[in-house]
Amino acid sequence: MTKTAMTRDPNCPIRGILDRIGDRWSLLVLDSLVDGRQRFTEIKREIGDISQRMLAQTLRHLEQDGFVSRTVYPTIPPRVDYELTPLGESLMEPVGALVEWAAANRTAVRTARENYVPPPAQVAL
Amino acid sequence: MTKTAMTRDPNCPIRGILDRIGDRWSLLVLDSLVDGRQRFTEIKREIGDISQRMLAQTLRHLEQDGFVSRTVYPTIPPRVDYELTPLGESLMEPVGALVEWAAANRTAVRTARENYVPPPAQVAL
DNA sequence: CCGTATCCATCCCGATACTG
DNA sequence: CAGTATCGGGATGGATACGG
Repeated sequence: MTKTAMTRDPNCPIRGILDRIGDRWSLLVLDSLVDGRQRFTEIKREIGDISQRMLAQTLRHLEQDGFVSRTVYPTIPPRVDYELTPLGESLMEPVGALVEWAAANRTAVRTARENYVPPPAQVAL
Repeated sequence: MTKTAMTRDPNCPIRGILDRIGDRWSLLVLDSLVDGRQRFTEIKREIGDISQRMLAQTLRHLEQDGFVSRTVYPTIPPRVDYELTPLGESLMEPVGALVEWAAANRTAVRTARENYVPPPAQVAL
């Protein structure tokens, strides 16, 4: 491959997108929506170790970016469904490729980490 | 696409990889190496707003994961070259696809962000 | 030139408590 | 059920100074 479209500009819109999905929970939440719409508690149960606070916050961000849509049913008790938008679905293609790469190469990375020896502070001349 | 290989396990090796490249600088550093080997100062100048401290730390992590190799020339002044390994080059394929997605869809995301209205705290029944 | 060490501000995120 | 409000510890990262 060749040089990507990233720039040094801290306001680079591409970095703005990668920063969002690069946080602790976004990919997990998106992944749990790949098989179809889910309600708040279902997502939370599936991920397991996410707090209510972070799930709500993550969903707001994904909604704001246009990756997820939110549907409220005014019932008692309330019910809220979340679902990937077409934009979100299209995002999951390259994301899926990256995750598959990580799965396929996890052994190589683990081996590299185990065998790594930090460089000496300075080179003897 | 279908469900990815991510798990809820916080020690999931796939998340271990994504967490690393999802930090503030790793992708930028990798990107500056796709065109060939570079020395420390060249990378720093190309990225611009990265501190010496964070560049050194990021390079250590990428080295530890096996994505980047480090070559020291025992000269005065010292010279250190960094280069993508085959593993690092292969990583840049899915990463590049993701970056290209971000570039192609940046307008859609920006529009979504601008038009977003946060949901009301509660639904009136 | 290529780092490391230290200090410090900030942000992220978990825990907890509370509400419609 | 589906959130919001608040607090606090830990991680992240910038600035600076220093060293081989």
